[in-house]
Amino acid sequence: MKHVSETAQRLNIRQIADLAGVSIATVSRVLNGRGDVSEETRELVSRVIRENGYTANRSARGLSAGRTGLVGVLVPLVFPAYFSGILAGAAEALSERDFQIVLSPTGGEHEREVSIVDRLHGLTDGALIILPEESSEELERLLDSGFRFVVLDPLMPLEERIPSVSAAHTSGADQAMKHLLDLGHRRVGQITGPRGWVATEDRRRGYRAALAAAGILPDPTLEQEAEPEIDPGRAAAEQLLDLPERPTAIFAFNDNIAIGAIQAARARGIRVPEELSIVGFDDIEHATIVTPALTTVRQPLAEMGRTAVSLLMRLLEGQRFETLHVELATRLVVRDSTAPPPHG
Amino acid sequence: MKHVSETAQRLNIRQIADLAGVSIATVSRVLNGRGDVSEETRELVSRVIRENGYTANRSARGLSAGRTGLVGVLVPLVFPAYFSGILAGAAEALSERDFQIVLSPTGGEHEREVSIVDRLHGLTDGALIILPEESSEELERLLDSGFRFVVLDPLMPLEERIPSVSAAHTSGADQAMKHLLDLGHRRVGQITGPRGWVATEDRRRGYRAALAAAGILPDPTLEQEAEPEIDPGRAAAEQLLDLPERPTAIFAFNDNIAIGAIQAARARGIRVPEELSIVGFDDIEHATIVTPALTTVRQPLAEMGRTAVSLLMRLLEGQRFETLHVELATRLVVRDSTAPPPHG
DNA sequence: CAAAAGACCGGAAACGGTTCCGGAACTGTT
DNA sequence: AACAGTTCCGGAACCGTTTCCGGTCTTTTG
Repeated sequence: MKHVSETAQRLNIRQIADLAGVSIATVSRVLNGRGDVSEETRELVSRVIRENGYTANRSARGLSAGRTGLVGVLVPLVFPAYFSGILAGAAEALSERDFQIVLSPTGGEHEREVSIVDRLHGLTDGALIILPEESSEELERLLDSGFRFVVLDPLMPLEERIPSVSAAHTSGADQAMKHLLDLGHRRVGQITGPRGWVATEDRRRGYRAALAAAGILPDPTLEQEAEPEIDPGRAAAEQLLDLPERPTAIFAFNDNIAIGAIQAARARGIRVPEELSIVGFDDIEHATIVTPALTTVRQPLAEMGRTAVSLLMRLLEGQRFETLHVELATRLVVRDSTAPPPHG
Repeated sequence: MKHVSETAQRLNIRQIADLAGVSIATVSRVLNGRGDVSEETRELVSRVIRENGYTANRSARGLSAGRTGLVGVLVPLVFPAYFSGILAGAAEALSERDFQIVLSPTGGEHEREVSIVDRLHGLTDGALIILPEESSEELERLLDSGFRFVVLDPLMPLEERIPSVSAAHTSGADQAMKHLLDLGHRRVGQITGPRGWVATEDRRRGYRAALAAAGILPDPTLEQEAEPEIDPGRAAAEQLLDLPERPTAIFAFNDNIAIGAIQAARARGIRVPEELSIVGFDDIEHATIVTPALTTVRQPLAEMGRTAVSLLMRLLEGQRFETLHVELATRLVVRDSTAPPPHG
């Protein structure tokens, strides 16, 4: 009686070839849908493959063919809340194309001196880099080293050659401000994100442009800066609300900061939106469950993910591009945190 | 003048060996910290490696050594909200051990007939399977095929041999109920999760046990079932609140359902917690920003991730175990959604 | 009908590592 | 001085694919 091996051995292309009575070259051709195989043989081999549940060893394929079917996704270790939206879009687009995702958290304290290249080069075919902390120079070096990638939502201004996908910050901010101004607000405070970020500067530009269009001079005391989290947002909002002549509306850099602002208002007994209107940015899930539900500028997160993937795919195919930068439209979602100003 | 190649060619172990004047076997030994290398040689080779920024091609290593340094993480395509907590813990633990994560969304409609094995076998060394939709039988087959994995938070009861990590559902539910009973509630409704889930049945058990301990007979009309999302939670809560004699408190299967319950109460003008207490489960971020902030049972998500990783690692090392099931303690976090019952 | 073209297939050389095995040089023992 | 035992190192087999190249057999062409 034959002994049954404890763990079924995974079979390889050689065994499939023997089973089908063909060469391994032919099996490989069937596997990859290449030509030079008769219809008859193709079906025979396909059947054997199916019946035995065979799949090619991906390491071997990667070694031999140079492409691994893997795409890296680099993301800050502490996920920004809106990351899951991007990931969902990217994941869907990638799995449609039969790619797998290698998720690589960056910025952890355990992080060795190994760079992106070291971790992903030779493992993945390319990468999506979300909110990179790397400078434009570092990314250029990466590009020059032959690694293909697309940057999503760059923090810093990027050199022309670096492919990137982002949202229309300026126009989003402009829409948000127009909404507030249309409601009749004249003293609108702003809580910006960290200085130097592309998103911060672009949204600030939208804020100023809308004010200017309404003939309102920007008041520097109405601008605060905060890290894009709830607590810093609350602190910044407190500054604005404690002003001798406080604003009737606040445009926040993102939803987290806006939620902090709601908390600050509540702590002072200031009613939102009756006495204070608040607008956020991003439209993360939190925006819908907070009270009052947040009026905010929606970023098309899933679409950003999908777009980045399709850009990357074309890059991998070696296509050259006229434009490497894609900016996706944003749109205002009006909920319950905005209303006309008091006595007005 | 020598032509500079457009994209710097990645160097391989052969070139490093030549540069250092040793054999590739020696370089490999240094790379992997193996013995049989003099301290002198080791330093020399290390220096060359460092100076040239060399890293081993992971496909080649995977092929040759059988281990790839990759761990699959299988997760439902639509992330449950608490997934990011688990992932954060797992990611940290994995990167400490120099493993990379292959994120594989399951259950997408584009999903081919390819199974877990097909996608991950031969690519990763093992996997973390979160909230698997597979039956215990399918997972057993996977186990028998020689694939190593750990299940996190199984939906269905699992066979003994399948390694798993979960939270203490029953005791968490019991704590939540004790809290409500201590506050003086006697009519406590329950919104359970989908029938058949381990978590549903375990938490229901805790609910019943606590009632029994307080000498209260369970009232079937006070039990509703709902999918673990906000909208179904609201619908289920409406049923309970429209009862002729409505409950003074609701124990919800998870935070999403609890948030739905808050919304249902608000829509009816029922004040939380003055007229209705609500307790959730999970302690996701939403619980802290909703109004009122949710009293809930915290699952140690990051720790579950870390624990699963360390279990998997020991599995990969071929260790045998006395116990393959780990249950992590949960604990009640009291916030603002619970209070003594009215007229009480 | 001979020659050219085309369809189909197999052998074998990569790809870049890891590891077994054997050999050289050195050390210590009798 | 001969020998055994260590330490250190290099050659080469091997992992499982893809793909180039060339060969056979059939079909088309002049």
